[in-house]
Amino acid sequence: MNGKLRVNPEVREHVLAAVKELGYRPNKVARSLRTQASRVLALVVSDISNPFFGSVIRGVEDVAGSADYLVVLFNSDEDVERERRYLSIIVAERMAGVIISPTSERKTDLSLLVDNGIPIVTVDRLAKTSGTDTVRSDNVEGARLATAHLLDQGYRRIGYVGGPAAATTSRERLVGYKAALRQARVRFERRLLSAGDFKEESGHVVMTKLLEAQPDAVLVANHTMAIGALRSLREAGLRYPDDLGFVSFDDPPWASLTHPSLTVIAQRDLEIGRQAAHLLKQRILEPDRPAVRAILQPELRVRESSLRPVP
Amino acid sequence: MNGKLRVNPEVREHVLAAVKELGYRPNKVARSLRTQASRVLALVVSDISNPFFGSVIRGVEDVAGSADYLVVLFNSDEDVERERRYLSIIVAERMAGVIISPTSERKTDLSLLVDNGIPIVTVDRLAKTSGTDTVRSDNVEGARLATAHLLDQGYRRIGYVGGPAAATTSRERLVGYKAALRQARVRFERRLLSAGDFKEESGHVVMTKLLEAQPDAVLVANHTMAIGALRSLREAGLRYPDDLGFVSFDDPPWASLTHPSLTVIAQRDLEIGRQAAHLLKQRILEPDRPAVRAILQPELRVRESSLRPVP
DNA sequence: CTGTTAGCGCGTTCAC
DNA sequence: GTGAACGCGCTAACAG
Repeated sequence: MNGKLRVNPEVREHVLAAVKELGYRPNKVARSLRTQASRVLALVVSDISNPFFGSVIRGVEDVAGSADYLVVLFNSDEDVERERRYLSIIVAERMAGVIISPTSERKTDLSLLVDNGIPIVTVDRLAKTSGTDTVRSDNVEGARLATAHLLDQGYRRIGYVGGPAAATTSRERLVGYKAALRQARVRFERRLLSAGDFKEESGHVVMTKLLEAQPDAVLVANHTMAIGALRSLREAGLRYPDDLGFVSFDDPPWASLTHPSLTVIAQRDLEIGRQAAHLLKQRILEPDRPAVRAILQPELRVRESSLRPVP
Repeated sequence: MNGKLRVNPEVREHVLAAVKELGYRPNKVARSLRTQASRVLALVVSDISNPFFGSVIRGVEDVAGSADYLVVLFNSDEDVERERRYLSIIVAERMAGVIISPTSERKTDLSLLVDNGIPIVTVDRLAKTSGTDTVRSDNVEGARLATAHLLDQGYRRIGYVGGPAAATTSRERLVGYKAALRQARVRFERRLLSAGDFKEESGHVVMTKLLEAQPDAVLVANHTMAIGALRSLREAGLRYPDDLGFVSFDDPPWASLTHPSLTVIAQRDLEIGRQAAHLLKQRILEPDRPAVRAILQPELRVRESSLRPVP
């Protein structure tokens, strides 16, 4: 049946007929128990409602599916505790491998997986566990591009709405932001810096607070917070780009459809998912291969929200 | 260890210490095989990138998680073949139950699940398999509300961008659309009707085609197609609500943030997910309980895109 | 090339 | 109250 052994054609015929007759379906639970292996990959993302991860998921499913792996999805929701529970489940279910965007570089504990020999690929972010394959964007460059573009437009008091310091993306994007300011010899001001938790509500709270420092532009570190931030601007009666230049990470389909349309840093999300799945497949076959750290270049897409009107 | 049997306290102590010492983790694969049961629920959605399903997922996870069920997610992407493969996997993995938004009322074949005694709840849509629990919106009423609102604003040539006829939501929403026209004694015109496949690209194609019939307003049957439709309007240089009134199903966070903001039919998505998970839990406990068909009322949220300027 | 058998790690049952 | 033996459904290793 599994097409491996050489069998007498007529026997094979007979068996296949019986399979159809009885509606026999192999029990994969039993198979997994016996072979000590499974065709199930876990994909743990930190925010399923962020279209960035939506595309990553699609990329993973594309290549995993065509390699006959089943992808099961977990949504950690930026919650270390939830994430921990999921990792525990993954071990208990003896899944074949894990692709994860770790909630926290320090707190996310992948040692459970490592100890049980489960292959890991991190996406979007790094984890302290060294030696895992990684696929992510060049976040420093992304933030630098965005900030330089705003400076170029003549904005001078550029705010930064970052994510939790525990996520490597937050910190790297902050580095890029600072680098651009330094390059342009614009003074860095601590008051223009703020940190949320990558979720919509915090984008709203943090942006509202940031407005007190009177920025003339803002860079938001992910899409989900950008929505909260836009809500805050609307409540304050501020219009972009007139009152405030606006750039954010991630490029959902509607960003180009609104008036004014949104300038964004687009990541190669689909490709990140694809490469992650490829790396995981390889790592499963060849556990001792040296770790790969892939870095993809993000792209600045200039639209209306960052085009400063000439005074 | 499972806290069932009455054991000598000191023995228990000793065992628990050993568990910690050795880092022992029960093998759920073996447990499933032995007990012929699992704590895994499958959730098969037809479009993971639609924020409507994002909320449904969250609702399911909320109640399933607190009942110690693990939710694994499948994205059928409106593809009957993919869906079929997933259902086959669910049977092979002997999962405890399934929540599904069936791609097609006729073609989606749930009999495989029924034959294997796997409990089913359908969400958002119906399947031909009778006797399953169901949670969905009152689609007829939703479309009727939207259309009546547009008529009320003075729009007369209202187009309808529907989904595939195979999905019950498409057909029900069409019924509501027609009902509103009839109530207002506005003549129904076949040219103003069109059907996509619920995906973004088809929203774009179908809307572009529909414009030839010169509608003065349009109702789009889901969010994903609405994005494609908006892109089409932008390309045609049409503005809403000035040139065209615009209403669509589903209410993602950004609908209220754009200029002009979008009038929508909001479904009680989170609640749909919650109730579905509740019903599935109950059905697992009590397989012969009569089927429940829950219907939740959607809500018209009037914003700028449908407010016809007085001539 | 074919039929038989052991055992994966659990939960359950039956002696003790 | 405790321990040993059995079997869930499958694959791999073996003997015929």
